[in-house]
Amino acid sequence: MSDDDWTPPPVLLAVDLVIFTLRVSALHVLLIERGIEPFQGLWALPGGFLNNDKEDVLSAAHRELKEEANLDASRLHLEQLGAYGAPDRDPRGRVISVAYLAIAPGLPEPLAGTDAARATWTPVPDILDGQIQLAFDHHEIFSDGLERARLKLERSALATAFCRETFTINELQQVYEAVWGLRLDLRNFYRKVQAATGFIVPAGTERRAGKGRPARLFKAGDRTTIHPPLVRPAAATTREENA
Amino acid sequence: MSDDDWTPPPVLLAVDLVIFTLRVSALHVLLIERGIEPFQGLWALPGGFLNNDKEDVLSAAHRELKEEANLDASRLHLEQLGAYGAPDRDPRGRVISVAYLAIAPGLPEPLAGTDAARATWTPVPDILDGQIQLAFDHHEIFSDGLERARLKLERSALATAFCRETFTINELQQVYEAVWGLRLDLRNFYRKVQAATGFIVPAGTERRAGKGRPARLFKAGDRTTIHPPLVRPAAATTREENA
DNA sequence: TCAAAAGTGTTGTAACTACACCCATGA
DNA sequence: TCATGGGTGTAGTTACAACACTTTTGA
Repeated sequence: MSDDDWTPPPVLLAVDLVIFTLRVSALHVLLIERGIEPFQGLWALPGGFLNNDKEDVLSAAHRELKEEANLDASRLHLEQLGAYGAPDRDPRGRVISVAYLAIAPGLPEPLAGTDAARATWTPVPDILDGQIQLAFDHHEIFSDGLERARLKLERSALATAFCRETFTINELQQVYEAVWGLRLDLRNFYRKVQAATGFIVPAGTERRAGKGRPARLFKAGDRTTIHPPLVRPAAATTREENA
Repeated sequence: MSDDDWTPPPVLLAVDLVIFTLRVSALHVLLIERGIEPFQGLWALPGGFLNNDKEDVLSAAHRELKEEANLDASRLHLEQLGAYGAPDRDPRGRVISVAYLAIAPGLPEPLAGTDAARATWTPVPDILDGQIQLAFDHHEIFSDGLERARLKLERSALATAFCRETFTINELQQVYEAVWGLRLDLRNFYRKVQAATGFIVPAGTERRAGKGRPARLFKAGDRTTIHPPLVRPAAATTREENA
């Protein structure tokens, strides 16, 4: 670092969150409707400024997660996406945003009791179609978050973060299908996911869902990386280019 | 974002660079010896503060690249690693650093004419062995940069950024061996690298290097992602755990 | 006993590892 | 003609996609 007498210019630091969840087998992201300028009326990712100059950036992400989505750190994946620092990204001044990717299990009523009443789970395809305009550079942050999630499903146990304590293999497959945006062969999926040692372990019990044979229940294993990886078929990228 | 009357605390924004290159077939990273406190006498990654509040963060990375390593943007890979924002990471105050990963081809005299006379290309194994202490949280940033480079060699054409305009397949293999820290079978490497369409294209000419049959020269192709990927053998992680 | 959902077996193929082998050059 | 580095051929194996098939439940 330079060590002159010259003083570097201060900037404001914000944290933005790309929070994904699965609702009725479809991928959703949490968006907040902006009540004031700039970008009033548009949708934005949840986030906020650093509380004080002693607050850790990761702690600020956890705090916003609690304030805006009523989500606790337990049973939840949180990782940094990167910093977004174009000089004109916020018309109010020089704001650098550190973006985080969060994955939450589907919740019955995700926003009850939250003071962020304007928060809404939004289907990801609606954003990819261009139906929904995002404020600031949040479309870029959202896209980066989606791509990161898609990549990490291949080699990490991230998918279990979308599920509750116990889950069936079919529920896990729905995670992959929703995030990757394509259909998978359930029979091959069964074997691949069980061949990846430490990814999921049997919970011993079963779940009956009305019709058909009951499904075995599993819980997340202790491994965070899985081998062999669940490689995303080439069709995924093709479909992405059409969108 | 919160929109109260309350004003968020300003922070200082720095940029740090993990610059890798290959020198005599070994992976090196650029380090600077700190002349003043804090951490005087220790080694640190090159970097510096934002010049003014209109400077783009990526532009600041390019500027530091020029100032500290005399490297231009052409024929050079530069990507963001992420933000490092622990409250106590810099004893002088609240500094958030945005780290970048840069890959440069091996240069004959990389630092001639630079005002950063204390800059030195340091062998990566020396840092992994713990022989060299880094200032601030720069060891963490360095490790993240190395892991990112190792990962990206598998599925992207990043390796060509270590090479000059034209290169032999053997030179390209030395890149993989140096970054991954292991030996590869040259015969299988030849075919894998040529089977990945668009990764490298023949330059038409040959290079004679004293003894033996002359090697065909190649240049970087137009594809940034390669298929099938060059998967890193499992031995890589095993060896990493020993280090 | 039929529909529906869960789960298993099999076959052909792509891509890999490991290794033997041939080619072109300078000394 | 030999050492040296460049490059190709082949066999056994792993991991996979694409299917047909069996099992267990509720109605």
